[in-house]
Amino acid sequence: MRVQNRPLTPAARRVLQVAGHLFYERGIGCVGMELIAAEAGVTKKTVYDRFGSKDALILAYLRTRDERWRDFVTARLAVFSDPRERVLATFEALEQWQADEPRRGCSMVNACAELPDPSHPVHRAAAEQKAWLRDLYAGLVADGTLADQLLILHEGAIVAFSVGGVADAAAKARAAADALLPR
Amino acid sequence: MRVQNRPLTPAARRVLQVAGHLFYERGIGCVGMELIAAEAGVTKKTVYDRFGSKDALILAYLRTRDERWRDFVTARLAVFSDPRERVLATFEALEQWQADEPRRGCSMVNACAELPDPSHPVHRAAAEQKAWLRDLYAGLVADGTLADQLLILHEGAIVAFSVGGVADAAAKARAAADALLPR
DNA sequence: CCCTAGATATACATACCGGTATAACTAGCT
DNA sequence: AGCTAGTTATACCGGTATGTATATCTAGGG
Repeated sequence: MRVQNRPLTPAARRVLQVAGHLFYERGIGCVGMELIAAEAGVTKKTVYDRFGSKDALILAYLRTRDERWRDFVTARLAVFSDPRERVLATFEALEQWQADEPRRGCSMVNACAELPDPSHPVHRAAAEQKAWLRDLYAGLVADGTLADQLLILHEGAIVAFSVGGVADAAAKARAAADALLPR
Repeated sequence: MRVQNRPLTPAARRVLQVAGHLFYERGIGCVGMELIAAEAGVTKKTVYDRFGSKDALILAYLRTRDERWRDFVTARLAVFSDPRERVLATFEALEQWQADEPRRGCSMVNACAELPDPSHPVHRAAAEQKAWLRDLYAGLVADGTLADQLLILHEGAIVAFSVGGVADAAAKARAAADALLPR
């Protein structure tokens, strides 16, 4: 699997942006390379010259989306210094994130569902994202079990919102976290 | 979309059982009708004569799995009469369920990820399953927000376990539920 | 001036998938 | 005895997917 370190060409940027929308909204399996190329105003050859394979493009999509998400959370956290407020801010960030996105759940969870082979790199990427959030919590609450419980609330809010149709899931998860945190 | 009400023929039962394993472990998109027929010791014609289409077979798979899951939970709940104990028993049931299953998450969530069209019947089936659990909680705790929070913990435990690699996720969700429940 | 990287355009190879068609065999019910 | 439902066996259709091949164009840097 090729890894892209060099800066992306303009065409590659367009491909990645288009793939980001299509993969997330329609699902990885329902979007072909032909469609991505066409929507990006590019030929299939260019897509393969830049990314090498569909798997590599999928991984690039997940990594860029993950980066956007982490930056988003980090920025909303930076406003607070009190650990308790920082924890609660992650749930407010989730609420705001969900308000601007189609109700399609977690891209990492979805990708793992579509590519079930555990040796596929998307599983590593997904585990890393979840570990990042868990470690963020662990740095704020000291108690490891509590950190896991906060992660559970966070992931549960995403599923309850996107599949379960629960209104204000993130806010309710925030309230639950508030009750769990020591005072 | 055809609906099966008549009792299944022996061949149809085998098909459904095989499809259950393959769809869950390898993902719906990665399993073709040809493979299902072969593994069930049946021809493709029989599969289509019994189920009509792949979509209908997917739905039958989800419904039977859902029924198995609800029966499992209901049985573990029946031992207790105290509402608080009954709530906590749902998390113990999840823990036992996960112990006997491959770490592949929720079949409903996975199906929604693989078939993103919201008008596809799997989305209704998934929403119904989550609503069933939420209503179960709502009948035990009276407070609607708390019922939603318990659902969030439940769903979060599944994702944290299967994608996040969190050990004892169900037990930790149970402990969190225990802390949230009024005493 | 020319070489290279990035791009276009188009056709193609290969493989698989969902679904259909046809014909024949078997067991049970009437 | 004969009809029907369920089944086997096999071949096929049309569509689509990933990925490759070939040839051409363009712009920038040495």
